Amino acid sequence: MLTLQQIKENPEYIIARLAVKGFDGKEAINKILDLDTDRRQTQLRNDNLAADLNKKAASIGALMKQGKREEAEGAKAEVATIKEEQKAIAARLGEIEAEIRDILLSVPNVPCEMVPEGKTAEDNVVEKTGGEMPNLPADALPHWDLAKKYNLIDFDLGVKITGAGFPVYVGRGARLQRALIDFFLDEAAAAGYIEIEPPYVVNEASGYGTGQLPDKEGQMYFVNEDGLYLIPTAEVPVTNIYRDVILNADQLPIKNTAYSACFRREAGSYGKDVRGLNRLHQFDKVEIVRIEKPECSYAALEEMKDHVEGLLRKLGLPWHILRLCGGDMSFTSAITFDFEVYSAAQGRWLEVSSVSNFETYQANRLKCRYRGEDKKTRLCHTLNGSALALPRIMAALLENNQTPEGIVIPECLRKYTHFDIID
RNA sequence: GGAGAGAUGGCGGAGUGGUCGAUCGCGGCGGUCUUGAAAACCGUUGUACUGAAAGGUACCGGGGGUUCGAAUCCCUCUCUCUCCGCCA
Repeated sequence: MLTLQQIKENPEYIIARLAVKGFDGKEAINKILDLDTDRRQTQLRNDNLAADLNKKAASIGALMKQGKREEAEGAKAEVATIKEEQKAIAARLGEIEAEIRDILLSVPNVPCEMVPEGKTAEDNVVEKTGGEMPNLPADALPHWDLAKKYNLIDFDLGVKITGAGFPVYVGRGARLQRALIDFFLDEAAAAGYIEIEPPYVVNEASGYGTGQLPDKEGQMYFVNEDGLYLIPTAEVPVTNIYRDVILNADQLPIKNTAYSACFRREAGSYGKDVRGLNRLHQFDKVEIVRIEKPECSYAALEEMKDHVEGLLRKLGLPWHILRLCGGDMSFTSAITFDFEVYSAAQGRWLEVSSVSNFETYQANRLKCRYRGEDKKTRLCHTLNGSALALPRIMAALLENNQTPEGIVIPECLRKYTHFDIID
């Protein structure tokens, strides 16, 4: 969430930038400003009364020690009325604070200067393109047919043991998955990211920390018996490592990577979007997470983009980078770049990575801070990106690399798969 | 699953109703000494809100209660640990 300080410093700017996200923040921001004035006054009164009570209590203690019972009793009676007043004001203060917090939670992150205006995915800006478009014959097969033909992925079996959206990878299909995971992790390690193997279920506090809760509750699988959530991405457990933490400036930047299975309910999805590997309830992903000093976060973002681009280049897939417009960005992001690969047999672009800078928005909720040279604590900037999500990479690889002889494995994966071609 | 113990500052660990935001030790920071370091000694050392500042307020797992006054008493929730059982 935004900090009160950010809002107080420049409310007009925030309102103007929120409009880029299609969010009318005028009412909320003004309300927050009003409530804040109210809060300060109320707190002052509360604190003064509390100070008075503390003093009186101390003096009663002193009287008791001196054995001046009667005087003490008199003072007690005096305290009662002040206490009542203080109680009412403290309650009012609590209400105001809760109201401010509720409104703050409802205000999305402010898109940074580089974010283009726009309402839908149509308005995203293609920033960069690379890779060769494959020349497939007319009878090229979509990945779900290829998966069946070469016995790589069994979707029906997944339906049998769990349900739709839970594919079963078999034989060389499973091996290829593992090769991709290894490849991505090794590349991240080479780029200086420390590998983390996180829990796949998290508690409520972690859900709040990264912003899945309270509003995106329905997106996560919930283990009712234990009050735990299945992670929708490794971002959740990994970023929450730094919840309620004050880092030293020399610990920054923090660069973590994690492989995890990801679980998403994806309620309401249907049709061609969910065919085959296009959208799953369980999928594999390697995530990169960074905690940065504010002045370094945009350079870090560029580095992350380059890293993801490098992966796609090595895989030899046609790709492009989209700079998301305000309306297509997530609630918590200050700027997001999506990476898409072209899935040739389906004839469509598939999102395989999303790289974002959250600036202090996430850190504020997480209370992830660092101590600068001046000993003051400041909020960190948090960033994350997929590097990469597997299923759509798998889909594109199968489709784009199909030949009459079989599916050709990209060079960079061969040392992991131990086979060059799936035939 | 059964039984028990516990949750205090970066860590360890005191504190069972009144100058306790909290003894002490370790660690950290600053200094003395030293060519430098170590050792020793001295000082310092949480977070947040509020205030121009001085200061004030809150926080001893969370929430509630008793009391003039709670880290300390009561209720409740959560979590952790130990032993037994089961088990990858």
